[in-house]
Amino acid sequence: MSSQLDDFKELLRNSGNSVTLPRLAVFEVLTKHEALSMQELYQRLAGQIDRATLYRVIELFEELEIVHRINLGWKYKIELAETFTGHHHHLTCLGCGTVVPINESKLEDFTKQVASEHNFRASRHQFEIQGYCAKCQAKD
Amino acid sequence: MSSQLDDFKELLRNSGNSVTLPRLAVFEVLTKHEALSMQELYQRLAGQIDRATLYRVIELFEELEIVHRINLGWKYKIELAETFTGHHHHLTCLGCGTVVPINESKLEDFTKQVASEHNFRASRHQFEIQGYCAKCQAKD
DNA sequence: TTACTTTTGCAAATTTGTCGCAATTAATGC
DNA sequence: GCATTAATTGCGACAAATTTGCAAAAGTAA
Repeated sequence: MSSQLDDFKELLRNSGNSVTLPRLAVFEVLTKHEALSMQELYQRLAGQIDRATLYRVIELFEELEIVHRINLGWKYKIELAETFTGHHHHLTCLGCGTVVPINESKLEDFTKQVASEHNFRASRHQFEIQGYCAKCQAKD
Repeated sequence: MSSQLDDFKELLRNSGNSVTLPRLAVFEVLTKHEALSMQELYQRLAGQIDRATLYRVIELFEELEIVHRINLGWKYKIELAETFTGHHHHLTCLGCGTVVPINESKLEDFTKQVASEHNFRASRHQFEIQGYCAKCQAKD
């Protein structure tokens, strides 16, 4: 049986990349959290790796589709990609910041259809709903 | 009959904000373009206003929902909000940055349904497709 | 026009993301 | 294991993007 960690290492090796300490560290932090900003990620790594390295690692992880960026207004956060988490879209609470993953396969077909109507080749899509969770609604 | 410009001025006044030259200038530029980055916006304003002011104006416009940001991977662009343009989503080209608005009412119902399933009160949603436009596909 | 409040421009500080390069670490063949 | 080779890292310097304090200028209301 193969663990997520093994899948990750294999993915690196198969693409001609080394399995290094910084890469393992970043991956480990990501498996423990829903979605993190660069800031948060850097802080969680607590001096284990350099900031420039973090950016380079995330850049590589994106190419290999190990992670994705999700956008929240000005900012973005990093999270593990579908291969590792199995979901795609999000409901985010404007009150407390909670991110709830949602899985909506209907959107896949929808995306393809819209893209082809405009002669685009869609390589990714993003669907985000922002609002207030039950708890935050209760506070009002 | 009220113009977009009048609506805009009223919106500012009703919220206790002044109608100033910089604000008018930014609004005018935005009415003339689909979606602009801060860079582009600043350049279009050609020295009419300071960079810091631009950021402050955009911040205010966002609060008043005069504009919103649309996300393109790492980056974002500014565009007039639904009140002024009619609610829409986007197809963005990862090659050249072109933004094509799409209007998909199906998503409204969809959003409501998903939100209620999770006991969320949805206040806004965002649907973005990223890919390559016909021109950029041809370049490969 | 005056008196009062808000907004702006400027300059400086932060924050965020990049780059080149020498030192270090991982992978490979023995 | 050990040496060789290639990939990766950390560091310091940059560059770009965004924020802040404050005095001067512009907008508002009477």
